[in-house]
Amino acid sequence: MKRKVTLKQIAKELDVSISTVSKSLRNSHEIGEETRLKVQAFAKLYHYKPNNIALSLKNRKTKTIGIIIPEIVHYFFSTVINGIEHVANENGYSVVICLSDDSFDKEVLNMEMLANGSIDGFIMSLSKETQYKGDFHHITEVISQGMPVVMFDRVTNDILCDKVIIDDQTAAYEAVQSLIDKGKRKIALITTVDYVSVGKLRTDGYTKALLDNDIPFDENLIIKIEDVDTCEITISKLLEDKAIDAIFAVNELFAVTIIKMANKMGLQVPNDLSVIAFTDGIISKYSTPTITTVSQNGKKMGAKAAKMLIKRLEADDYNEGEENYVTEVISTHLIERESTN
Amino acid sequence: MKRKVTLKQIAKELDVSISTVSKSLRNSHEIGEETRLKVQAFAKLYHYKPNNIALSLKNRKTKTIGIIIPEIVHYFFSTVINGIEHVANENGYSVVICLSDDSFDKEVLNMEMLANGSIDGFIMSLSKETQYKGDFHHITEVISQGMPVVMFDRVTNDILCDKVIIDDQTAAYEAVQSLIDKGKRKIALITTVDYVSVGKLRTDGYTKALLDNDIPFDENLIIKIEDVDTCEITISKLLEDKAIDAIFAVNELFAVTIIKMANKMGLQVPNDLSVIAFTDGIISKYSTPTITTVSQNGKKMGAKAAKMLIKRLEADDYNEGEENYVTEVISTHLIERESTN
DNA sequence: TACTAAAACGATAACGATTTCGAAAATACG
DNA sequence: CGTATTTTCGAAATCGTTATCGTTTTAGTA
Repeated sequence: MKRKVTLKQIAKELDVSISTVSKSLRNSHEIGEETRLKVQAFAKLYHYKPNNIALSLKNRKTKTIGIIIPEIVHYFFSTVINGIEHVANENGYSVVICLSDDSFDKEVLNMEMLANGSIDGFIMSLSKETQYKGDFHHITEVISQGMPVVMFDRVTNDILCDKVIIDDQTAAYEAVQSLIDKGKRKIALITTVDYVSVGKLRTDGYTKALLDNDIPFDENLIIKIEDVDTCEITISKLLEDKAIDAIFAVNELFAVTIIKMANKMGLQVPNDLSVIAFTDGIISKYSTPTITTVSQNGKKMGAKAAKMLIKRLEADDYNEGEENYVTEVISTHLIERESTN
Repeated sequence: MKRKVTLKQIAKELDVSISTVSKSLRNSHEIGEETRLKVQAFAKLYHYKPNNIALSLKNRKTKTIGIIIPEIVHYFFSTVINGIEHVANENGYSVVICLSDDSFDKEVLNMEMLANGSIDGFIMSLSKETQYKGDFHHITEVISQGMPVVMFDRVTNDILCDKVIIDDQTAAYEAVQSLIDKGKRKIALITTVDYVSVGKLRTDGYTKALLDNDIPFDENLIIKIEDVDTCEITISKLLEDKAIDAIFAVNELFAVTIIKMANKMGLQVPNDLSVIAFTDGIISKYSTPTITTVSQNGKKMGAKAAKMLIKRLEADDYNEGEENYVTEVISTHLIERESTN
């Protein structure tokens, strides 16, 4: 068990000073060729690699990005992480991940933990509870200390920082419009509770599409679901209205449940009922029938967020305080599959 | 933009020494009550939090765990991370994640990057390419430097370290046995290429179950698939053999594809064909019909791995070198759903 | 020869914290 | 009042690096 070799040990072994070793390894012209090569050979032999922690302390930057997300067992979030990780690595950064479990307290705790020097900047998506409470002091505090934050997907207007979102409202609008174009007139909406920002925006898009097409807005056609696991009854109750010819769901778990319930009630998708969903997952592609979706491209979102953060991190070195925050909108597109016709 | 406050600044402001501040904040009895309270009040006012990097350097431990996995957009791996993260957090550790993208080079690069002081220990699952090449020098090197490694799921016998696995062979055996118990006689196997360790073990379990039940082993019933996206033809070719009454798939993507192909060919699951699968995912639960699976419980696996690693990390302080590596086997269980009868 | 200019290397401070040890002040005690 | 004993605090080392600035040695020049 040989511990990692340090500059000091190399210096001692070769009977030179620590500075000489350091400079040799960085190929400084200050050091004569002979000693330089000798040191480099020795270092290579013993697999010397500079200690990252010491470098971080010295440079006051860690070259790591902190990610805080509500949960990771979630296709969308893992694709986002994937996108972040790749861009980060390309630029010499690593990522550390913390999960808030959709809990405000854990989100705060994790941020405080990482903010104490462990990372250079944050990429985050708000927990449900944080959105519900509307308490963002932990984020403003971090920002005021000069640590850049990029928010994605679940964002808030109450915080000034870089953001990456999809245009939920427009995307929802277009999805509903596509249903209308196919001749559907009675379109239901299955969505989440209002305080989840994306849920609200998608609802707005749905409403707007109806209005623009002079389709009467019927409140009874909007179902707000709190918990996925207990939504079956609610949905089947909705499906008793046989006049409904299409359903727009804000995520794919809702969609797949709708299809399952419809099947049980003798309705056939897409002939009796068209289903279209926002997707943050993989299920739509493999379900029977496959589901028409508005795709979110989490990887692109993560990549964009990482680029924005890194850009700001590198810029920070030169000009501080010049804050012109931008909000990037990632485009979505409709993937037509078997659940609509 | 107020930068983070340090001990030095507090010391200067209060006109005491750095040591006094440090001791006061750690509630040392060496410091008089008056100054102690004064310092504490000041520190609280300015939200002082010790710098993690400095602590890591001083203590020669970072309180973070490095995770290296092939990919993250994968239900199984994200559940494992979930399990790791929770146990880690409970014990005051954070996690940093690197993805190998199933590439040997990236795996090596990431390990070297993290091994230079950034983390205290590794939890990892081998990339396909690494398993294929059988080159583990990067791992032995890390271990020989005294950094503990826990491997999970995709492991190798060539490395001595703690491991967490499921008993793939037994689990596969039991799954196939359950099919036989239901009267199935001609059971096909859809698996991966051999160098993926789990694929091989599951194949062995399948074979053993057949032998133990005096069912003739037919090589033509075993299909090895390299790439999920191009497996449809291979599978439908297999299904032309109408005598096949059950299929055992080593993952759920294969299973859902089988069902889809079967449907297309007029076969009904489970009446004409039973399907059972190992699951590392969420699809089985939402597919129609829902799929009977051998569940892997990634969260439990991750939690176990994290516990093992942390135990070794904390033990390392006292007794070095006492290496009695263990391999934990996580139990699996069969979840009966609609795809078998 | 004497002085200057490179060339080669080393000592030291710094990053932000903890901790050991020693010093000063305050108190106790004979 | 002088000595012993606490109490209270500060200096300095340390973790592993890098960077600034000297210092020494060598070579070059007048």
